[in-house]
Amino acid sequence: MPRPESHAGDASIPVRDPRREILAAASALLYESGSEGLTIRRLALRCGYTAPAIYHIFGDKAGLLDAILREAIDELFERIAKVPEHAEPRERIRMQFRECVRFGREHPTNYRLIEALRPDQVPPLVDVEGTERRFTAPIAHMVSASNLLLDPEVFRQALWALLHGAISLPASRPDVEWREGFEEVAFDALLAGLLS
Amino acid sequence: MPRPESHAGDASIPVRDPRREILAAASALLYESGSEGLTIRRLALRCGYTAPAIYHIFGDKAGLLDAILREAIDELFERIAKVPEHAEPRERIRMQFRECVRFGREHPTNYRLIEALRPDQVPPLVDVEGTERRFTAPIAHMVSASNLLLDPEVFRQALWALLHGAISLPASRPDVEWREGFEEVAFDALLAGLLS
DNA sequence: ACCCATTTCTTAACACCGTTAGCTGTCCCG
DNA sequence: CGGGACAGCTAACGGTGTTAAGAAATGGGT
Repeated sequence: MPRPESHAGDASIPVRDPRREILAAASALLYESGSEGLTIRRLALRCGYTAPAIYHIFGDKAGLLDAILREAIDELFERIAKVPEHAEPRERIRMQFRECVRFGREHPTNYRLIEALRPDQVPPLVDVEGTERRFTAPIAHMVSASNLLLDPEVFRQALWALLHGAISLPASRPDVEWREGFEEVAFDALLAGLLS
Repeated sequence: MPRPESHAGDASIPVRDPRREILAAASALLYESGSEGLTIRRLALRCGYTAPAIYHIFGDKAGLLDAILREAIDELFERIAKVPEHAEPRERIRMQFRECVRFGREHPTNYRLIEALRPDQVPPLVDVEGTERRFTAPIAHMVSASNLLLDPEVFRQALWALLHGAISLPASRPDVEWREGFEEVAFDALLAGLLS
């Protein structure tokens, strides 16, 4: 019922999709003035609606952020899905890592948004099945192929922590001169160290 | 009359140090109800002063957080200073890493506070000279001893990213079951990988 | 002892925030 | 034509950081 736009052949009128308009304005606002700049009232002013209209659609500010983050995460997963499946596990993981870092660097605000949320408000963004197939499985594969007594979950958490740090630390400390590609060096070293 | 017995003869009586009282109340509040719970008015109510009094002392909310973080950082540096100087560089770095992680786990709120700040408000907390002596120098020592063409700064940033991730990721995602000691495994692996 | 200047703290207000109640219009369906 | 569902608005509430302006205490200097 809340989606009446698909009822007829609409050729003449573009049916003003408020949800999309608001999300677009929110992203623009977020990009321009950071997460502090995204306020319901400013957003309302920007997109031509009023605050209660936004509440009518997203229910909550958390709901709005949730929607924004979902869009971003979808884009990230699309990119990750594009890395070729047939490479050897180690190379695949490396390319996925690289894609994640690149994404985080391009959208630092979105990334910081997650930190800004209260822990209990973090939406369950993770496409569980996709994560399983694209990350956990290759890791398990590498671990079992290396004949080591290493818990694959520890392996995953180690990579995750490095990934998170490599994205969020430069994002929150732009005053430091971060060496170009330091995260690749770190990734390779961590991987090599874990598998040795 | 909120100050009835101020000039009574006892010169040895500790003359109500408001700055310290406020900071103590702020830490308590922060510990009890997280960074969202720390609001100027609540803090004022808690410590018996009023909001403008706090402003008079700390100038700003950022100034207040700055003071809190400085206290925490001081404690951390005290702990780091306690790790013995005479061990070999690798072991020393490992123990310092461990101390940092332990500290971050004990004070997750303080750590998240840094993330919550706007990047341009991050205070220059780092005791430059101490950091130089305790972190950069051992790293440079290890790198040069290993005959590798590795930029010590890249080395440092790699460790820093892992450290940051190992602290802040579990802090912002308590829903995940983090493996006990995964960060030590990651640290050893990263170090081994970098030096090989 | 007095008086004045400085410091310290309070009351009152401002602008903004997220959020909600209550109303108005507009459209579809009977 | 009428009625209900719904999108959207105006107005307001409580809470936030912050500041202006004044009162109370304090500390010299004469």
